[in-house]
Amino acid sequence: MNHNSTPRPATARGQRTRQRLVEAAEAVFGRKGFERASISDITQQAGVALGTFYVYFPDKQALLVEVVDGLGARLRAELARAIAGRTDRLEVEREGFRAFFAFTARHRLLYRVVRQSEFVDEACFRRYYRSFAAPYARALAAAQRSGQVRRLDPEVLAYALMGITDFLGMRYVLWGRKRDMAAVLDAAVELVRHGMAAPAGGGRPGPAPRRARRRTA
Amino acid sequence: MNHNSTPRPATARGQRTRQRLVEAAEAVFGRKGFERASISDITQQAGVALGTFYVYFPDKQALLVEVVDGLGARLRAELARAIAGRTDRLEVEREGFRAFFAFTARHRLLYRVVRQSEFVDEACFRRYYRSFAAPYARALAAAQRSGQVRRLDPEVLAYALMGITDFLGMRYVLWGRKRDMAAVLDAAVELVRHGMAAPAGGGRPGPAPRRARRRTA
DNA sequence: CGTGGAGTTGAATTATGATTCATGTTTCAT
DNA sequence: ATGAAACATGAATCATAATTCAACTCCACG
Repeated sequence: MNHNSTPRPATARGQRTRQRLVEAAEAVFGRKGFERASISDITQQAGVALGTFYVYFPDKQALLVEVVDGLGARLRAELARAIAGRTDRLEVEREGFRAFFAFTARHRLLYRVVRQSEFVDEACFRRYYRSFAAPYARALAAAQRSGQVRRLDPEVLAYALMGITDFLGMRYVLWGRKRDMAAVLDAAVELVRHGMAAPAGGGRPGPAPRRARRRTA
Repeated sequence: MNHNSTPRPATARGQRTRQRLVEAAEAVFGRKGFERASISDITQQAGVALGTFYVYFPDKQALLVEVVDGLGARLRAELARAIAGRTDRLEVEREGFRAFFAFTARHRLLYRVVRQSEFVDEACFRRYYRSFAAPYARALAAAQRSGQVRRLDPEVLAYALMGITDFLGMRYVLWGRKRDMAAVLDAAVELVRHGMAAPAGGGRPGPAPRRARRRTA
């Protein structure tokens, strides 16, 4: 599970300093990007001396990996909390989407930091997505067995759903202020539930796209 | 449309050299990543001297922007060709997906290069996706007016569909050798068409996920 | 064939930032 | 209390690579 080489700090002080560095890195990597963020930027942000960095990490790369793994773990925990107790799979999807958008809004840097990892440590980057996809696919397979979900390859379904949330989060949480997320959420859920083929029966001018009602993510 | 400052070369020789640099950059950025690719790497790959670079580009960034814009233009052209003449919107989606996967397979660097741009010139990065989303949304809106497509916000729909293809391309074209793309394509199209809710009627054990038949993208 | 503008060259300059390390300071088990 | 281990420091070292530029080559045109 541990992907860097330096041992954990032995004292409470060490723990604290190390933690500061991780948090500083999250901010600095998010703001300036991995390559443009200097170790010195990070130590300054953390309020420690330059040399201190090398007490805890062998290099910048190890720190990025730690940050990405950490973000993944936090997001997974938040998603788990959001869907806890629900049994209706489409409700789970909705709440999962909502929680993801909320997390993204709270950690705008998430995307940038995770995406950076692709060019720094591709294994870490893939691990990040796999760590979501694997349990996601298992849950979808279970929902298929219980007859709630159409029988499509669960892994394909998982990546497709992750793609939807990733892109909608990027467009509407990161980029756009304009639109309210509730409307986006509704549209995404409807697409995921029924697909984009027009409903049978009625042909031409249907009602305008439905507007939001729920609270914002 | 032109996002760099240096003027176009005046002679055929200049055109050729410039083009070599662009092609070299595509390969080198894809292989090493933007930041780790040195100008010298690029000029070597192009078979020209270091100083020549600055005749055609003010800096590395301008070259990346050119490469990304170029990739976008080529992919758009390829997609347009793939769907030309079709009127059934869901056939268009299928052929669009297929063409995207094929392009990705042929230019494995696409993802890496485009994603790099997020940290180098965010405007370029957004422009890339918008340049697909805008016409996509317009086409979807038209298909809604003609009663082929469910009335969901067209832009949301466009980004959701792009997210699906992006993630499936990443997972199954870039990462996985295992699975054949035809099966992935079928599953994606079925999801997009009907959604993931289990079909009405039948309850529990449906048939296993359908296998592929079509040619690989 | 000679001239000028376009193109090419690569050594030299310069800036940046990663990494080391010898020297202090703090912590904590005994 | 106390000494060794852990931690913190930042100036100095070292490597890399962006950018400049003065000299050179190419070639279309007269």
